[in-house]
Amino acid sequence: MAYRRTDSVAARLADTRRHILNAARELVAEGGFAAAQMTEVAKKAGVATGTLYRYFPSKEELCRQVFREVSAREMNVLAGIAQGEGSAAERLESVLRTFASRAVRGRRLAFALLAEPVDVGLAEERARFRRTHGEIFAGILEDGIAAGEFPPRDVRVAAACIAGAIPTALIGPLAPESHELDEKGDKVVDEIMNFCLAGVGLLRARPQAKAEPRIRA
Amino acid sequence: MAYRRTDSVAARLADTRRHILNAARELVAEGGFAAAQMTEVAKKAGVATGTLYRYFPSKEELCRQVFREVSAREMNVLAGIAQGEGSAAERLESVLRTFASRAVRGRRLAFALLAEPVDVGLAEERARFRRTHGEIFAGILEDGIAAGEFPPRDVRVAAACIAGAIPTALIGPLAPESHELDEKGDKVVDEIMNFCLAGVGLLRARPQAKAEPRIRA
DNA sequence: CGCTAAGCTGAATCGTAGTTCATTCGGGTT
DNA sequence: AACCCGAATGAACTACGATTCAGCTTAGCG
Repeated sequence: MAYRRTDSVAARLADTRRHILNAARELVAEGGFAAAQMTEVAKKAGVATGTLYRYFPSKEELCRQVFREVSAREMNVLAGIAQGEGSAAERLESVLRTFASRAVRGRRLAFALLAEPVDVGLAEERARFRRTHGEIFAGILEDGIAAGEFPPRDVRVAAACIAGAIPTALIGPLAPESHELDEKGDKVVDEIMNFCLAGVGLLRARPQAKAEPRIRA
Repeated sequence: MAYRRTDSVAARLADTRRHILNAARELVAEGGFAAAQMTEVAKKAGVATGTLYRYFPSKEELCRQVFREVSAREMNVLAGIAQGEGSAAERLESVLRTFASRAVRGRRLAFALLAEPVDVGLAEERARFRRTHGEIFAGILEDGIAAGEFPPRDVRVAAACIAGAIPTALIGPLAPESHELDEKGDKVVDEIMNFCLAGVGLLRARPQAKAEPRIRA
């Protein structure tokens, strides 16, 4: 009988694959995608360089995979809120605050996802990430317009504006060296929300909502 | 007597420098910074590769110089409007429209300045560019707040939001392949302005201002 | 227990631009 | 005219990290 891939081997393979992805993710979280060199990833994962190529066809694919995993986590959190309960205005507010405050916490990783100089392959992945953000925002805006909570407008453009405004406003402070957000983080997040909510025609009654952002895994 | 650099030689040197910068700028305008390879620049400028290094210490410096020249032109246009006459609201509106519509026209170059994947050196230059944008917006916002035209707020954050919202909203459409803006350009620009102006608490009476953007230089 | 296929290793290789430098060129000086 | 010096040349060099692959180890099978 021919050679057969037993369960235990399959499990080990899957395990190694995870190790590799985890190692890469950790390197990215520490030093951005620039730090995710194949040799380093291999070292951190405890395998040889060549082994990486038994699991991923190229560095680009490996990095894309890491990007997707990390960004998917973020988007799921936001999508969960977007599809949750509450008025469109409440959900929008929650999504914005969550987006921004998670970025502030996971500083380095957020910087890698949103602003670090990367090559074209990852830039493509990043564009997809932004587009998905936009879709989440756009969905809420549509709800809000349908419900008469916001004035009608082109939700695609407004959503893209939000998707651009938040990272950019955070970036200076988001840059790995900066510690500005350690103190002023909440204030900045609040100002960004003021801008974005006003941008879609929603004026917050209280200039600063005290509610903690809802953060889930 | 020692060798002396005559005027005619100095003129020729300056001329070559310009040729090089122009060649590089043209390549960037055609194919982004990715197309600005030293060999290509030299070919286009009509000099040898080595000659480039008599005028610029490295590719990075050459590219930075190009970036600065191109972006300086844009910023001067905006700064001119910002320091011109009119209420803060009028100037803000004019600056935003000018920024966006110039980007739409100079599609490829705008993409190179704002969104093309570039290496760290140019990313730094780009950050400076964005910061300067922010300062221009912030100046107008401060005027407007002082004059009671807009509600008070943290102008730095609002300015950064604007500086991020405009490019991001244009980017999908700004990507070199996309021709979406050929038709919908004005509409998109208008929607972006709605968002940004509302974001700083300024609601436009007429949803679509018909005035042509002031474009100089 | 051999025997084979699958998986792993990591030093060597490769590819790609950016950069250098020995040489040639041409205007400036005596 | 003879000589000098800075400018220009472009083929060769280099740096750098991704990728490969010949040899080695381990797991399945009779």
